[in-house]
Amino acid sequence: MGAQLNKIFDNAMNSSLFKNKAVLQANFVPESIPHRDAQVEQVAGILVPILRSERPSNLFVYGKTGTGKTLSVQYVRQELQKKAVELGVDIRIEYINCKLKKVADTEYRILAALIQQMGGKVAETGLPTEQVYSKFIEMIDDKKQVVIIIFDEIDQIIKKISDDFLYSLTRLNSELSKAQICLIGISNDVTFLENIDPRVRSSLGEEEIVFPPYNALQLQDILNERCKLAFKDGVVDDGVISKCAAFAAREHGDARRALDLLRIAGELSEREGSAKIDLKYIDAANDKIEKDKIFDIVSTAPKQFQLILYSILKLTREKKIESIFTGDVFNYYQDLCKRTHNEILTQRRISDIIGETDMLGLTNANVISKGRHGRTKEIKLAFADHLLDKIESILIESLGL
DNA sequence: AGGTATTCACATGAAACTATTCTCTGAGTTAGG
DNA sequence: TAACTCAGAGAATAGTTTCATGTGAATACCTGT
Repeated sequence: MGAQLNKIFDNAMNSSLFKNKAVLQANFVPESIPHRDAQVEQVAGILVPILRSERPSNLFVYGKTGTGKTLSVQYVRQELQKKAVELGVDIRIEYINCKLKKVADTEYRILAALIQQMGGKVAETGLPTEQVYSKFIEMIDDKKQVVIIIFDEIDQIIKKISDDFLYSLTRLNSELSKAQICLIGISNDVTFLENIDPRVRSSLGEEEIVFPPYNALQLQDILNERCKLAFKDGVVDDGVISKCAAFAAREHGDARRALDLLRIAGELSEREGSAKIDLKYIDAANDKIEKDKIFDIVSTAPKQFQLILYSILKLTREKKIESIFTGDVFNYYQDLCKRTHNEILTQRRISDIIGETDMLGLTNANVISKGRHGRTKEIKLAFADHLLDKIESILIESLGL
């Protein structure tokens, strides 16, 4: 009996296609970054003065998601730190991801996170902003040093807070007597710089580096490299890699997406006991990614949001009539709320929520004018038909209908 | 027929309000010396 | 006496309401032929 079980376990172990799955996960930092030599060099070139304890120029990095921005910057950071230890120079490079909600979506949460990372005592906040600032200054300014702060997804804080925050940071240098700080902003919104205070723009954008999207061939290289580490030999065909690359290239050359595809295709193959990764699993993986994304959004959305989405969904199904307008949704929604004893929000808010569904890609809502019959949004569901049932049941369950 | 004015049904903005969540403070409590 | 807990206070946030203003084009209304 025990032997038999063991056999099963052994089989399970052996049938694994993976050598090291972590290689395909998002936070893996490889030893080399293919096709990003130029960018890495630029970044390094700009930051290198820190090794002489001089303040590097502020740097602004942008490019679409999955173009290796974060990776390259992190890589340079690591190398700089190694080198600094070697040379006995004291440097500090802090990294903050502004996208992680818990970490930072407030001026002082960011500062608090920074302070904490630098070994300061935990969130110190009485009269918020002011005090945290002085605490922060105090911490940095205790000795002569250059501190580099990396803000990943920096556009997020600007959206959440205002650009005052960045302005105060850039101005902070004048308040520091011994230390100096240098800011690095990473953003995937290229238009982001255009919408911020010119003063901030000029100081943050002292240097700029653009990360272009990878093309399909480059993606293949990247995938190939990771495959060697991630999978056992002979598991992955060339065809598989080029297909993953092609899929991701279509999505603005997103390497992260390509790696996800590969990993999930691997997992699917493995689950089905296949000895190789078959092309068909890539399509399945692609579906799965899309699906998971949508399901996740839908199931974690706030109640009112779900109510609206449910209303749109129901209207789409019941009415075979061409298009749905804001007013229709609002009416259905009101009934729905009455039936289910939910609070009814104003039309103003509903309008905004519909806008949100559009932003998240769940619907397409376009403002159209029906002439004499007013202006409104024309709303259509944006996901594939075969997901409708599943989404409906998610909503029904989550709303307790 | 061709031009102009209206008008609808919301969109879009700004400001104010509300409930809830954080964090800190300081009083009161507890335990150890 | 130091450490610890816990209620209350002040501030921040997210979500929403209220008030105000904007808007594209189908239609109603002219106008002169």
